[in-house]
Amino acid sequence: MIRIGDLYERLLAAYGPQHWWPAEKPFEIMAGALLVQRSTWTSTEASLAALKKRGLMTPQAMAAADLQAIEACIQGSGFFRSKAARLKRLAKFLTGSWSVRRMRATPTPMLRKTLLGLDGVGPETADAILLYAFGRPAVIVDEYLRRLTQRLTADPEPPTDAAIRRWVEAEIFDAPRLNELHALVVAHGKNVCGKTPQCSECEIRTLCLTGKGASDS
DNA sequence: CACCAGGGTGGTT
DNA sequence: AACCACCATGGT
Repeated sequence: MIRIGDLYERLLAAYGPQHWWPAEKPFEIMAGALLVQRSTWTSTEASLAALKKRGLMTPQAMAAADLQAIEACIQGSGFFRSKAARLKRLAKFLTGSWSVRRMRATPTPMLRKTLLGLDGVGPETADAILLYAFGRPAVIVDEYLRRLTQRLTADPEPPTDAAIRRWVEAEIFDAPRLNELHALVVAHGKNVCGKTPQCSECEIRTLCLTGKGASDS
């Protein structure tokens, strides 16, 4: 099994820096994290722009807005009704006892639990928010990373998310590289043929591997 | 026209 | 715990 440090370097060499979410405000990033679920970044960006144009890109404004006004802004994104409701609930949450400032001051494990308690925030979205909105060192285990690790290992049994997380954390534990890694994994995942979990030819070619991620155990 | 996109939730076995 | 339908629009 190739080491994650090596893989990171090869991905970076193959695709270059992706610069995801460089420096937007936390609330906008949180909104984006909800909107992009099972959708595309193109539609997400349009929805975010529409929300911003309507002046809804703050917890206070969005919490006070009509649900339909939010829906109208994000209609281009999939699942817009569910997402509008979730956005408004998030906004309300952030105007109550919690706030972006309080989140910023909350230790990562506690913050992660808090995020997971929100409607529409599962493990992946929680980690994405931790990493991209608050700069915390979080490993984002998404479907692309699962497929990738499964293709690189000889074990026919797919690795658990916990195992994948440990594998990454062993060598990559700082937010900037975790940020870049996730973006690179997505870029690579879109590039290779994602259909067949067994096919590793795309990795071998793109990442200059010699075979199956090769050797050791 | 079928399939998928930077998932999560609620219900059923 | 594993599986499933569902959410819904836009792009290829």
